[in-house]
Amino acid sequence: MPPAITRSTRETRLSRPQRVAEEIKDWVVEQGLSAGDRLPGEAALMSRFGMAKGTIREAMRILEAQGLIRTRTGPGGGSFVHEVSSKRAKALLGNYFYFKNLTIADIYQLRRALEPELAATLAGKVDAKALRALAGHMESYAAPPETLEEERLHHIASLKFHSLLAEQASNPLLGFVIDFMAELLSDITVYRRLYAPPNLELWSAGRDHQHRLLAAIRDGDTDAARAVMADHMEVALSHMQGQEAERMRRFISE
Amino acid sequence: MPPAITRSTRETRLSRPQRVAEEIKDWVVEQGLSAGDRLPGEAALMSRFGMAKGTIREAMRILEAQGLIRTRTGPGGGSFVHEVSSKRAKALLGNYFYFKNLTIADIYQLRRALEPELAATLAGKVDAKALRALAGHMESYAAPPETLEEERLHHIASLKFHSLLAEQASNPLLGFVIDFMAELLSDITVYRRLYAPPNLELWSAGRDHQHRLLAAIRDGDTDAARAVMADHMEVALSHMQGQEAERMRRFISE
DNA sequence: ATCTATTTGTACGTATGTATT
DNA sequence: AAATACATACGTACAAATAGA
Repeated sequence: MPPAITRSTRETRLSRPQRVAEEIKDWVVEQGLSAGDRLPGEAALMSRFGMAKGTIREAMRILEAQGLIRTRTGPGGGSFVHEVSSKRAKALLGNYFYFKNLTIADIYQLRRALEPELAATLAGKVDAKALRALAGHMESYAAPPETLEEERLHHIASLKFHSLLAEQASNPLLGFVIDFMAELLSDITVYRRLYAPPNLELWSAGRDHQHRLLAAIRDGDTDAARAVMADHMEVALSHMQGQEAERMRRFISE
Repeated sequence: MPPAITRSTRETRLSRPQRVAEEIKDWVVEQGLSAGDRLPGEAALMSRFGMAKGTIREAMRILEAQGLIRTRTGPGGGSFVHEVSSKRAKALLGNYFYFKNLTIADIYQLRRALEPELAATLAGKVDAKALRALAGHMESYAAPPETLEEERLHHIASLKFHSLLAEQASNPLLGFVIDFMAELLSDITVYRRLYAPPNLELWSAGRDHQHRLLAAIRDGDTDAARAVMADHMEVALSHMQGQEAERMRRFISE
């Protein structure tokens, strides 16, 4: 059975380029095209829809903005179905939350629930190569932070650790949400002064957690992985909780 | 302090309309414009960027596709900053997962972790009017399902119940994720045959859960709300688990 | 390395549509 | 009802990029 398509009661209030974009989308699904497949060229679309070049091009820009196609010039060029990248999806979703005034506490409410779950499902499922990469990444913040700037860099790297873990998730939804949150927090750290002054105790507790986490994952110890990550979240939360209700605004696109 | 902007190493490989779109975005942030504020008209942008109408229009279509602006014709018309709607955000994110072959189990892994959390934070925080609306919504599936079709409708309505709950969340991130998942599941139910044959036991268990949940929320009983929702997730999961590893594909936009 | 063919990208002038006053 | 102010759409001409001979 061909994939599902949903269209919210095909509103007639759409502009022409928007309608064209929708129709092309439908067509792609009907044809069962997938990533890499080629779409008709501008000329073909112009005659198929009976519309001028500019109109067709606006439609293509819509699809491109959604990350659904890529376009190349030259012979053999044209527009191609493109798998929406996680980067693009995160950017688009970030625009939504730009208007939402998320707080640190909001993000941590989900992290506390999801990160331990991820850790548990990862136990025994991460290959040696990825484990080495994770351990290698930890090297970048192996030395205790001495300055505010170092603390900031460590914090970002530590969040990156979670993104790398998320990449290993076999559940794409879980991986995406966790990765997205890590980026949100990373943005805060970059654009606001949302990292505490160097605190050796927290730093060593955090590293200890990550070490134990990798060990538990390597050994396939589901319960330990979950527990360590749960502890880690509590520490991280208390780390940030000084900044109560700090708000974030984010406005990106790819 | 003005909001944060991120741009991934401003790639020079962007086409003109894309660059224009990015610059307009930056400009909006710099100016501190917010929803409803007006952008310069086409003519003004043409002269500011030294580009032709078509190029500017393609840029606007990009911003529009991302849900960041709305455009109206007529006098006093033009383009206006627009808060990205949750509907649009869900559609854009849905496109990402279209390529990801999510399974029911993937979605339930997050639901089991997040729905009880939502229930807990809602306890005592939902006003009487919203509670009445939720109870009213439950009426739409008060009668036991007798046919496959009724079972399907009930299932969708039951998922809608969770979306309505999610709307009440004070945590926008939690609310969004839960709502998004409810829609994903609803799509499956609509486009595939992913609902079990009528099962009175499950139906009454589900309704019982939802009733007790509303009561716990009304009474501000955090623990009970969490526990009931946790039970409810287990039942719902077992309800769907017959359809092991069923995959979903979704491809929508607004 | 150069040319050539193909296909998208940009520019501009004009005409039409639409909503406000 | 008419005038106005704006976006929308069209058609054409030319520029730029890329692959292949």
